[in-house]
Amino acid sequence: MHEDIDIGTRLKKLRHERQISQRQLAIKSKVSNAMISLIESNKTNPSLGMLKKILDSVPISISDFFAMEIKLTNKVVYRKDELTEIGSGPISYLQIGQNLNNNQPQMLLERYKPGADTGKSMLTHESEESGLILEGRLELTVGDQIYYLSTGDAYLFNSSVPHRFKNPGATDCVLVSACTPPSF
Amino acid sequence: MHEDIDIGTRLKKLRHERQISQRQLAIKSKVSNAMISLIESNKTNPSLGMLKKILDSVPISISDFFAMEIKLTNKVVYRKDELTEIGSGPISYLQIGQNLNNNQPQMLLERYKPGADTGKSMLTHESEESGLILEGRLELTVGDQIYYLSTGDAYLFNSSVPHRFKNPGATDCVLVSACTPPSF
DNA sequence: ATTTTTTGTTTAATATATTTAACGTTTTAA
DNA sequence: TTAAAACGTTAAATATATTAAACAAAAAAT
Repeated sequence: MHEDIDIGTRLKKLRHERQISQRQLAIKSKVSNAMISLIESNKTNPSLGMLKKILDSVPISISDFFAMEIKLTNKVVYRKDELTEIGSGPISYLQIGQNLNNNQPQMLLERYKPGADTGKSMLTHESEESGLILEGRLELTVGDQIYYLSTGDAYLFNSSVPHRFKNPGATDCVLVSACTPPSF
Repeated sequence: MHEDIDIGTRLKKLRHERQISQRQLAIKSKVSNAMISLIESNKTNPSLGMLKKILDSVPISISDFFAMEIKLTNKVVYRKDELTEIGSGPISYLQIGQNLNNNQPQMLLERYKPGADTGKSMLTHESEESGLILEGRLELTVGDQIYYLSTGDAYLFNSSVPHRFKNPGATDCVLVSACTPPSF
């Protein structure tokens, strides 16, 4: 049922990244070096105050500490024709990168054909999303509000509020969006 | 120096959102109800194992628990002339939204004049950033690699790796970027 | 109106996190 | 080649988190 977390290797990894010894970290954070050792070998179940004292001295937030992922890919640039096609049809999405982590922004180059929409049922997910209109016009529904955006306009909202996108114009609507964490 | 965190009201807020009592939560998470009470009134400094047991039963991740914020603004659409100007000069940034939280993507419409760069010292911060070139050309340095991007190309990398941007062309370079969490 | 539950809080008992001080190894200096 | 310093680990002392059991107050049930 309840699996306990391996904060030991997390902390050790963080410490190695910053290239400091257990004792140096202990001094900075004003805890005993023994504690650092015990935590890193998962021989104790540290209190939050303890963890916070240590992470504050790094510094790194608790949230970021637990969101920390083991990064592997070293790919940086995605050429025009290397963007990941997610959907085709009336709405097409081109995504920057693949298999995104929760701490990465999901950037999409979106193209809505005239009249295209995301469906009559509203979308809901646990993210924050933002976008900027590059071409055409967009009808954006967030909660019980309907907005009309033109080229250059932008939006930013919490995706847990039901929302919906539509191209109400006669020409294609092109926009760039970012969603954190990725929604699909 | 080291300020301790108020996990008490955090947990109480979470519990009230889910509309369950201390004892119900205690049973679900198999800890004593006294413990829930003590934590919520900040009368104890719980261990991570303890917190994890409780949050697992909700369920919510530790990272999300600490990223949890009190939502206030209801502004959704930012008109073309409402984007927040961050810098002017050789590089100008227009940001979508203001006072961003850590769980929001920081979207920027960036314009580099010919020859403009982010300075000779490399940038480093704890984020993930991504971008798409709209006009012109961009020279991107990440670690010891230099990339040249043209209109339509994109990038995605971890910002803790030293990096640098430059417009090597004779015309303006315009791009849209997203950074999570916001870098400034 | 009076039980009967359910709420959140507190106290004493006990289990365990944390520190201090030592250990053996490896690295750096002389 | 030895001395000195820094590394991570461990044992016993002590400080504190956690529990079980009782508490009073409010809500629900009869």
